[in-house]
Amino acid sequence: MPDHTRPPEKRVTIYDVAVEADVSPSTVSRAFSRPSRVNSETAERIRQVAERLGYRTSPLPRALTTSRTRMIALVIADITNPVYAGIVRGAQETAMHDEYTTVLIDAQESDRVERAAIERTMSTVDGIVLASSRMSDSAIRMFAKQRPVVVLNRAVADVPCVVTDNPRGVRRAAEHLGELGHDHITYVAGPQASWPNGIRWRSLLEAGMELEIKVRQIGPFSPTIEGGERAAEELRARPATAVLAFNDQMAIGLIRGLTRMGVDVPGDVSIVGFDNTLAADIVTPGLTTVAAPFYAEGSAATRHLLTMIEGAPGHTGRPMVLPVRLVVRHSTAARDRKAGRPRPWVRQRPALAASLPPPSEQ
Amino acid sequence: MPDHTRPPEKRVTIYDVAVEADVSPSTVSRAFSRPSRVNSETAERIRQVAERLGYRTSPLPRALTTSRTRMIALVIADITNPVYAGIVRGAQETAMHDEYTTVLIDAQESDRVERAAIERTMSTVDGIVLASSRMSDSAIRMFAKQRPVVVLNRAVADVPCVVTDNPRGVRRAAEHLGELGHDHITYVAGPQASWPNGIRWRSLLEAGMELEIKVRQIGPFSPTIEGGERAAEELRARPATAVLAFNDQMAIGLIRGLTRMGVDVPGDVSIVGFDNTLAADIVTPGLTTVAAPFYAEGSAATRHLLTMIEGAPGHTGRPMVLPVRLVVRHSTAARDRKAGRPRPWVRQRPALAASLPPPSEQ
DNA sequence: GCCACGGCGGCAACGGGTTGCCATGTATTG
DNA sequence: CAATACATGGCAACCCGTTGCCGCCGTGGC
Repeated sequence: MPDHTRPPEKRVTIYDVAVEADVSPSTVSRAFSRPSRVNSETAERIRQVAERLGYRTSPLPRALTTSRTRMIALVIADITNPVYAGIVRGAQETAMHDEYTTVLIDAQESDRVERAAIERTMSTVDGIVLASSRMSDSAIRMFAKQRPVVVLNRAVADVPCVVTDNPRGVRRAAEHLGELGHDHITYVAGPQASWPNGIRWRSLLEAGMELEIKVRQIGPFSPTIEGGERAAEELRARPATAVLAFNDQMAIGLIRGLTRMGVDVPGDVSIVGFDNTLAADIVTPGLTTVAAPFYAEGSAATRHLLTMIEGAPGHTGRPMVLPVRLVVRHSTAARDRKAGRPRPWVRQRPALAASLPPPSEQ
Repeated sequence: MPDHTRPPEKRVTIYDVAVEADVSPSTVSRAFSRPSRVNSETAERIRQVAERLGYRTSPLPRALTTSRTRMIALVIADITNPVYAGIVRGAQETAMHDEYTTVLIDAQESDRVERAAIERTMSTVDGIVLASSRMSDSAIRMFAKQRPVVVLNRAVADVPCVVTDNPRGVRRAAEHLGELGHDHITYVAGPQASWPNGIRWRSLLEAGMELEIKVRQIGPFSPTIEGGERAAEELRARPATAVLAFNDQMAIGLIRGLTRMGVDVPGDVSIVGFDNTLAADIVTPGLTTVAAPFYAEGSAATRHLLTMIEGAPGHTGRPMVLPVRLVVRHSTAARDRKAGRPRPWVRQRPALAASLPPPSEQ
């Protein structure tokens, strides 16, 4: 080994390379940012010197003049919600493919935190993807005036949006339940403020009309397992044979709550969730649910944002809509016409229920 | 409203504020970065003008001179693994508290991707948290020479590390199984290259010695539900009454696989997982597992990194160790002394097994 | 042989804060 | 009252890559 033993004390700059390659700093700069502008032999020599010295062009000073950092921000409502894993990865990979870096901001379900974080980050990024933003439409529009913004899972006028096909997902769920003989669906609502919650309920109303299925709503509940368990208690008062839950977490809570009180899923009650998170496949019985294309959501939103950053107008007309599909597992079954008459195993339940876990650690 | 109707055309700079407040740019700069260095009345006036003009100091040019961006990178092995949600949030909140921004990098389980992403990001961040890095020790040390680095969930000589108390977690699991009458524990190994996998097995060897429990290892398997299902098949050849799995995912796969072949958990086999992910509480039966303090991991690693960035030496002696605890649910039970003699419900299983979900979507 | 043109490289200004150093004015001290 | 110390603000250089513009030189056209 030569005298490379000690790592370079200071960062290597274009000036160091310039001296070593016997050209001016501007030529070094051009060798990297506009290779066509410099003689190919010179460029090659410069590249070799740079390699030898370990030079890497730094995005910071570059951003000073170009005002492009090649970073984008991805804001998500709650990182503990598994829903976002796919979105993040989709965004990340798309950004990385175009040599953009992703800054992740977890809004912790707080409109205040979200806002503060964005304000601190905005000047450093070239654009922002807002996934399930908790901010007001007007706040979002304000940010959108200063930087390219794409909104995910929500429709905001005058801002480019990407959403999943909620109406179609609800429709498919309703059809599925209808085919199983259910003529009444109860919607277990999530947070009032959630945009998807609103559109899912409205879509169910509409689907109910067309399919001649009666619908009603209970809630709102917190979009968590606990929220679902609470909903289960409320269902006790006014039983249902078919339930569509706002999301998988709540659906799982429903299964738990109902099972604990001796109600069989899907024998007595069919349950459909929303999202197709990993947990939907783990719970017993496996949860029938409307699958959202998380990866595609993150990817599409990011791609759209990148084209806007490159100068495209960013169409603010109708939101881009991504397809969903119904994943049928084992939480839905044909309606039991003799519902109400306890079947043998129902009597066994109380004993089993007693052995079920207490309100759960974690 | 005054004439604020149009948003400012260009970014507001200290120069704009300086003109408006009738001071020099340097004074404006100091009013924000060294308030003690300027008369408090002047500072207040500057602050008000800045507020009125909507000025925000930009980290980019600041970084040019200070070489501090107030950004840190958090590198995780696989964002789809729920284990990282807590870590990310812990890191994020700690960083945010000190007004640092977090750049998330998902290595997608690839040492190559990880490396490339870090190289592109390194010059932009003040430090790096490597959570479950897939890179070689020497690669990590190389990065650690250029920027402050804290490694999470892995011990690397000469680099500050934060790990969980794997030996103690394994020990508690072994004790628990021992108390239930098990005198033999099978370890279902995860990826050979995983640092925690190695230490968990060694810890089990040690605990087995002290507690007079025999241990053996099968695997390695992929650290996923599928991996666990495969392990279940292998267990058929050489049955066990107590199993410690590398992580929750594998433990869940084991439960599934065993249940499907008519083996009762925990009646015939007790299973303990590692991590206490949300899924451990959702699966049936609830999974007994060693809980890791994810949030604390992310938080501790980040806090350590921040003190290093502020100039602290970063103790590279023994890794910082975080406590774990055993969460007992329903996948472990007293050993059935008459194991091998089928009990009534075992005969029922085949029918039930047939109705179980196929190899699972998702 | 003269002019036009294109290729290539350098000069210098720029972007937006930061900071060492100095100048001024005021307060403190002997 | 002179001398010194301190508080405060300005000047100008600096961080490092980018880019408009100009100049030099070689080539080709007429």
